[in-house]
Amino acid sequence: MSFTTSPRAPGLRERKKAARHAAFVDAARELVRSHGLDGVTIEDICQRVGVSPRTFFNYFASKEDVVLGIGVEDGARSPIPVELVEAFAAGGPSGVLVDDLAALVASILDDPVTGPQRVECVMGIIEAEPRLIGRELRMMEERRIALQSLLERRELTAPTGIAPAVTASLLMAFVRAAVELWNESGQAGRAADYLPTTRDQLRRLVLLGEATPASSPSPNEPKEEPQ
Amino acid sequence: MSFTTSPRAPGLRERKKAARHAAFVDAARELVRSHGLDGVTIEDICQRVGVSPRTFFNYFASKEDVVLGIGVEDGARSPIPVELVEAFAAGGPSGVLVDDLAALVASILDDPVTGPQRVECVMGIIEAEPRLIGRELRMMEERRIALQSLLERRELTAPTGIAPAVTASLLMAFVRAAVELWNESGQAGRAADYLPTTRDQLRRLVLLGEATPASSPSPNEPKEEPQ
DNA sequence: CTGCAACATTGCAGGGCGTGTAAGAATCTC
DNA sequence: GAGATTCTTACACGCCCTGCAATGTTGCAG
Repeated sequence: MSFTTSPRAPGLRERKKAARHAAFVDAARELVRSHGLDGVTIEDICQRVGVSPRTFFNYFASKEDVVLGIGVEDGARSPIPVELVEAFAAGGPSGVLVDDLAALVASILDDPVTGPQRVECVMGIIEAEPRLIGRELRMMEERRIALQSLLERRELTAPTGIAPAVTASLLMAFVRAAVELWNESGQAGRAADYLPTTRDQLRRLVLLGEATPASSPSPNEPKEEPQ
Repeated sequence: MSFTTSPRAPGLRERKKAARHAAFVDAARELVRSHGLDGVTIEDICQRVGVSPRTFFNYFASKEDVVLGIGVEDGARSPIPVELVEAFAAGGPSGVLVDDLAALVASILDDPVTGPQRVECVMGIIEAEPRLIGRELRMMEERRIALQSLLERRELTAPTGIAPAVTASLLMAFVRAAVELWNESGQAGRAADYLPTTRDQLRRLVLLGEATPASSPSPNEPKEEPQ
C-alpha cells in the first residue's frame, strides 16, 4: 500500500476516471446549453458518455453537481497546497496578515477547481440557470469555513485581535466583488487584475465610515473582544 | 375587483393561507428535528398538517424550502419598506452613504423573514442539516443583487465612485460576520449588538493593509501565468 | 340567499431522481 | 496468470415534483 498519490505514474484506473469525469462534465454542459437544465436527464448525459446511468453516481452526486463540475471527491480536497496552509497557520510566510492573505488568494486563483477558467465557464451557466447558484455558493461557503479554521490556527501563534469570522467573510466578499467587477467589464483581461481596484474601493468605502465619528478611532487597541 | 391587498381586513382566504403556511413550517421543522431531513417525507408533513400531499406544492416548492420557511410567494417580496427604498435610491435620508446603509441594515434586521428570530431558528437547523445552506445562501444572494441594483440607482443621483458590486458584497459580508460572532458567543443578546464590534474589526483589518509599506505592489503583481 | 366567478384542494397518473444490492468485468499486485 | 481490489452494470424501489381535471370553498353582486 502506497500513499504516493501524485509523485509516480497515475495508473490506468486514475486516468480513466479523470477522463470519464471530464467527459461527464463536457456532455452535461453541452446538453444543458442547448436544451436547458430541465430538458436534460441524467440518462441523456450517460447515453452521450456511453455508460450506464447507475455509473453516473460514482462520479457526481446530482445533475447540478456535474454541470458545475463538482465531483464526489472534490469535497475533501483543498485548493491550497498543504505547505502553504501550514506556513500560513504558523504566522508566515511574511508575518503580515494582509500580505499572507494575498498569497493565499493568489493560490486559490491558480487552482483549476477555483481558478478563472472554471469561473468564466460556470458564471455563464449560472446566468442561464440561476437555480445552480445555491450549489455554487455552498461550495464557496465550505471554503470560507476552511479559511476561518485556518485563521483561528494562525491567531494562536500570530494574534491580531481580529475575529477570524470577520476576516474570512471579508476576504470571500473581496474575491467575489473582484470577480463581479471583472464580469461587469465583459470579462476583459484576467479576474485577478481587478483585485487591486476592488481593494482600493473597499478601503475608500471603509474610510467613508471613518469620516463619521461614531466610536473610538484607535486602531491600536485590539482588546475588548466579546468572544 | 379591489386592489386593496393590505389596508383593510385580511379576508378569510388570506388568513387560512397564512395559518396553513405556518402549520406547514412548524410541522416540517418539528419532524426534521426528530427524524432528520431524510427521515421525513412531504407526505409525513402533509399528514401532520391534515392536508393532501398535492396541496403542499401550492405553498412551497420543495422540502428544503418549507424547512427554511421560504414560501412560493416570498420571492417577490422585499424585506425593506418601499418608502425607505425610494428614499435611499434618491440619495437620502441623510446623504451619507454609510449612515444610510446602516438604516437599511436595521430595517432588514426588523423584517420577520430576515430578522433575528428566524435567523436563530434557521441556523440551528442548518447546523444539523448542512445541505440546506445552499438554499439559504441563494436567498441571501437574491437580496445582495437587489441591494446592488438599489446602489446603482443611488449612484446616479448621489455618486460616490465606489462600485455597487463592492459595496453590496461588503455589506452582506458585514452582516453575515456580525451574525457569525453573535452565534459564536452562544447567541447572547441580540445579533444587532454585534454590528459595532464587527464594524470596528473590519476597519482595523483594512487599516492593517494600510500600514504595510509595500502596500501598492503586494497583491497587485500579475504573475504572468499562461494557465 | 342565491347564483356565478374566482380560487383552492384533491386524486390520479407519470417521468425523473437517487440509493441499496448483488453479480459480473476491469484493473492492480504479486 | 491468480487472487484481491475496485469499478460497472442491471434491477428494483421509494420519493420528488408536475400536469391535469374534478370537486369543494370563498368572495361578490344582485
